[in-house]
Amino acid sequence: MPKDADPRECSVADTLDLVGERWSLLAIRELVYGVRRFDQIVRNTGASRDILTSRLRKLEANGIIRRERYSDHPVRYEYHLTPAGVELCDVLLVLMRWGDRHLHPDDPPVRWQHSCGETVTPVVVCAHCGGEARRGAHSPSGRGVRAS
Amino acid sequence: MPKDADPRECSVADTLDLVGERWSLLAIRELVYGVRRFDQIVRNTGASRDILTSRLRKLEANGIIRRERYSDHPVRYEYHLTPAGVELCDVLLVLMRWGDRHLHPDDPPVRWQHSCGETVTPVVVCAHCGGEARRGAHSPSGRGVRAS
DNA sequence: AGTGTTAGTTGGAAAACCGAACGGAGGTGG
DNA sequence: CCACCTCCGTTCGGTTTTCCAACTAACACT
Repeated sequence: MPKDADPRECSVADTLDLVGERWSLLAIRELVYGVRRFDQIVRNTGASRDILTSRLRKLEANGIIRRERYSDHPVRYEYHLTPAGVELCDVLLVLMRWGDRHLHPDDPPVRWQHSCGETVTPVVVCAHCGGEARRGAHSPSGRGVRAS
Repeated sequence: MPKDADPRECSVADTLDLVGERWSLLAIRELVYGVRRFDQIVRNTGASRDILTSRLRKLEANGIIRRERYSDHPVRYEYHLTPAGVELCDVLLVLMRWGDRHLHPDDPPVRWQHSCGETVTPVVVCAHCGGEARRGAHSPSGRGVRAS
């Protein structure tokens, strides 16, 4: 039994260890937009260059992005999402959705066109039944759950 | 036209301004679990007390949580999610899902039971067509989009 | 030679963070 | 009554991060 003083075991916390700071997620956002170069990411996010460097290294070390050499002589790399990184799109979509609803209710800064023809309106559902995941989620169980 | 040096307008960035640090989201996680008291949140997240205080104040100032007095004489409050806060569950679910898949592929620390009877497996879909949101999302448009 | 682009690196100041201690208002046990 | 415990913070001192601007390196273009 874990001491009560230890933080809860939790995939949310573990994921936040990797991508839980502003600049990591905004860098990933840029990669989703197709931006590949360091300077562009700096410009589009507003991150300072040293912080961005360290975030990109960390993301790379954790298999979320990958560097690809596009120039040999000044050795230059461009950044790409790995499959695991692409899955983080979901996080961005949900954050965007919340911000659109609560901070920009009238005019979302960006709309994505979905293959169905409509503007993407991301909702989180249960893969089994298709119902809203949030509402139907009850009674957690597992190592991360504690009495009080 | 915004200068190219300005960061992109973006609801993701705006949302991260409010909840984009580790302790904010973990505090919200605790509220989702039904934890209401300061000391419990400290214990379950591992946050230091002063940081947690400042995060809770910020969340309250932004309408994500609400304090309710439960004792008058030592003036004491417990914390609750507002409706806007409840919507952030979606963010937590998606972060959990990613962490479960990539960091704990064999044994997720926590499973939530869904009303359909199965373990919740959150996926992000387009509200219009029900298709996976991430895959079908193409061609962004709006103020936050720029040429390069 | 001079200017521009790209991807960092460096240094110093500012801010955030942390653990531990403290406070104050009360409750509990003897 | 006194000692001790709980709860919710606040304060303190020190460490770690972050921020920002300037600088470098290695080339390309003109």
